[in-house]
Amino acid sequence: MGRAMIIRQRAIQAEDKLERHNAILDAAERVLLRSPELAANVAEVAAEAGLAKGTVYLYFPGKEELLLALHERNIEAFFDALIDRLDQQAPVQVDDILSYTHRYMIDPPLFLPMATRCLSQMGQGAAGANALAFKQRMGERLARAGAGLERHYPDLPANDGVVLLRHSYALILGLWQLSGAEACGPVAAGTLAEVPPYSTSIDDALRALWQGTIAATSRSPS
Amino acid sequence: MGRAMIIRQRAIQAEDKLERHNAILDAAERVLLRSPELAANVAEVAAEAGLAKGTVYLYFPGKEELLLALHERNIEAFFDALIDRLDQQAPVQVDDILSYTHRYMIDPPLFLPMATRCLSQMGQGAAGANALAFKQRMGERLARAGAGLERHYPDLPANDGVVLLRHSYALILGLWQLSGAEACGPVAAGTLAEVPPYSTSIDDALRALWQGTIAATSRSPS
Amino acid sequence: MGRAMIIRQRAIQAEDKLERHNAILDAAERVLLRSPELAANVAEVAAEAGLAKGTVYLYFPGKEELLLALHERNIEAFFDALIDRLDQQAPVQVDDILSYTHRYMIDPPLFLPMATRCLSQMGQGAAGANALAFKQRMGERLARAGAGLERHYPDLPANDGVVLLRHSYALILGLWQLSGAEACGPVAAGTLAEVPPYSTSIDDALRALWQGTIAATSRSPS
Amino acid sequence: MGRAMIIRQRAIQAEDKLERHNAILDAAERVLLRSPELAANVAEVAAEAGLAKGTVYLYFPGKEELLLALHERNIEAFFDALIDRLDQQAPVQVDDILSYTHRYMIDPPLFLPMATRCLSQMGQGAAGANALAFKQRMGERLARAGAGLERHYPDLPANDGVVLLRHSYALILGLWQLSGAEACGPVAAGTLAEVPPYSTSIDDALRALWQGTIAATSRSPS
DNA sequence: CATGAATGAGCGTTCATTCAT
DNA sequence: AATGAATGAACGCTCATTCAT
Repeated sequence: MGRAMIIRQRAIQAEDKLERHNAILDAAERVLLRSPELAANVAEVAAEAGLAKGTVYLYFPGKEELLLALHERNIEAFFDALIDRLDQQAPVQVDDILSYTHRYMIDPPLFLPMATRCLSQMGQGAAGANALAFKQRMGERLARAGAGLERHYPDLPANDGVVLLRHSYALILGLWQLSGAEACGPVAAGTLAEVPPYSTSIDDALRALWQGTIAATSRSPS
Repeated sequence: MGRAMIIRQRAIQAEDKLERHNAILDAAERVLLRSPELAANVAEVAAEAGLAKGTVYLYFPGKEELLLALHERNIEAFFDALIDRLDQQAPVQVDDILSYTHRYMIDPPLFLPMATRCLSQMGQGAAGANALAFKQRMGERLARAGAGLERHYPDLPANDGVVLLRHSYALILGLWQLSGAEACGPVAAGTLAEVPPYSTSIDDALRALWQGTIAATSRSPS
Repeated sequence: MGRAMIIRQRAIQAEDKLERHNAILDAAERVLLRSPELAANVAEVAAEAGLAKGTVYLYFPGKEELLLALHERNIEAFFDALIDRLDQQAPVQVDDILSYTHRYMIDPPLFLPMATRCLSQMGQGAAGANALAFKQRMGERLARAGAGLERHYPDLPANDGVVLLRHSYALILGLWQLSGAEACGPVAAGTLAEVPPYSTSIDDALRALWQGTIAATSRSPS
Repeated sequence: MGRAMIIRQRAIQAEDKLERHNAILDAAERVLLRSPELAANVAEVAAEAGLAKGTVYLYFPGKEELLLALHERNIEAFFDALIDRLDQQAPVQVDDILSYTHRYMIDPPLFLPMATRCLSQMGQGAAGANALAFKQRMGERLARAGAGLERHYPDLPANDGVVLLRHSYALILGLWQLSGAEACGPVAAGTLAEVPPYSTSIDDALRALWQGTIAATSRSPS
């Protein structure tokens, strides 16, 4: 202590490096948020972090990786909270899941846009080694969360916890995109004006998905 | 006949213009399909259509709008088929919907990628007037399809046909993105290797969503 | 005439295009000459030519090709003059060759530096298609000049005209590099101060090379 | 012995410093050789030498100087061998010179490329003090070799030994550049295909140059 | 002496769009 | 209507060098 939050001019200790790593991610987040199209170029991120452009490249192999790391940090936060909750005994209701979803994915303005962006990137065969590792890590978390889910819903066949989470994520993601597009301007009255807002819609949709999934599995064995 | 497929040097008649309009969309589709990253630049599209770059701008306000128009053409095909089917008396099963979904959205290699792309674009407050009109038109079709659905599923409360279709589309879209990213490289065994392929996954997910939606609504009034 | 040297705003005719092509080369030459290290970046060349950066790329595939084209223009001038002279009846003395060499290669401040630069580039397996074509064209001119030389020096065995020219060029090039390095600063008296200036040295060297070559061949048959 | 090849952690003795100096040059050579374009950046050289980047700068003022030092080491080897031979009584034939040339300059893959590179550098008014010293040292060796040559060829006027060596070096250098460029890709048959390979060409050229030089001088006094 | 974190200048290229012809 | 020449903004990345530790 004494320095704590102060990053020395040079990050020599591994601890300081990690701090700087995160400082860059923070800067990227701020820049992204500030930009209307959620765009960020490396120069701006560096400036926001109070660093030179080249320094960013000491901490990230490239721009894409930086963005992916930022997204991963956000995903981690979600999964950590979720897994933590699933590890507890208290029964988990759909609403609990919804709550986490809102807090970590829907309410933060960057989560879903970053998700789409990173997913597109990876879908185009991008950054091999790096993307692989990312997927690996996400896969592990997903598996743990899925297992936790199955513990709370014994009717779910093995592996269906993961599947349900995947489907849920997909639904959230897709619905966000649709909503984003719809929100881009006012639609003449009488057509789609009645579409419920994303926030409500997503809850209904997820409830339906979960109900359909759990009902189906709990009934089929009978 | 006599000219049929021959496009005049100059499109003077409205009919000729439409033909050229479509020829450009066809060209764009071919270019997109040919490119591994589904990228297309205006020059290439123009060349593929046998036109000069500037000419493309006589038919479309810009590149985004061209791409949006292409996507709309694909969406139209889907909706036309779906609405047509819903207008018939024969009962509509979930599998019927799945069938249309596969034929028009999942199997064609351009539909989903274009959807994500256009949606992102619109989500960023793009091309005002044009996007508005697009949404308007899509809204109308969606409303008709939703109404048709409600006709076949009387338990669905008013407006829930549209909602179910939206949710379904979101699910398809989101799942496609997840699948695309997952497919970008082999993941070490034992983690996500068991994830079912997109094609299977999407069917299960949609069935669950539909079942959850319809069961919920049909029960709630009771 | 009437416009002659005036390049319209847009070069539509092939003739105008050629003019602009050359105008860009001229600009590049000026920029190169102005820079102490004979460096030129595309932006500067474009500005000097009164064009936008992108326009340069309408006339040249890239920077390297532009530079190569500039060099080729200079080589052409040399070869055209030389071949023209060799095609005449009047006997060609070594001094005639020296004269051409001075006028086209040694005196112009850009010829030799550009030569080294382009040669290095090509030596590193650069710009395939383009470099090939360049070599092809140079090869043809060289062959014609070599043949002309053999006509004037009947004792030269077939093909030795080309060889002698190659050797001469190499000597000029190498000597220029040595001289350039030596000239980069004053050397303490008493060591190499007595080295004759490039201009003299090159003449002596070439005379020796030619004499050695021609004497050898004219004697060997005897 | 006992430590011999082991370089202390810290080079304190002058002897250790020299060792490290050479170790860096060795590393640079290895890196250069390994790279297809004969490029080397300081970081890589340092790593190859098992040192930190900054340490390299304790032994060399900069990258250029490092490269120059490496080149000088190679030149030294050549001159040492040559001067040693010239100091002996046994008559020196052109072929002897050729032999040294091949062994020290032509066969090693780094000599000529480094020569061009260093010469260009110096030709552009680079690194004053350092380049000066380099030239000084080279001048001395050249003077000694030139004098040795004059001893074996008494007909050579004073100073012409140096001149002949300079010319020879120029010829070798220039021819190597031409050859390098020519080798960068196949030329269509019938044009330059008959160009002899560098190795042969250089021998012929040097013989012609020497013959022309020596014949001229031996005859002129008569 | 040694380290390696930080710096920041430098640059070629693409491509959507415009507009003179 | 059609053309295609011209535009110019936008940007990631490398790497020699410095200097705090």
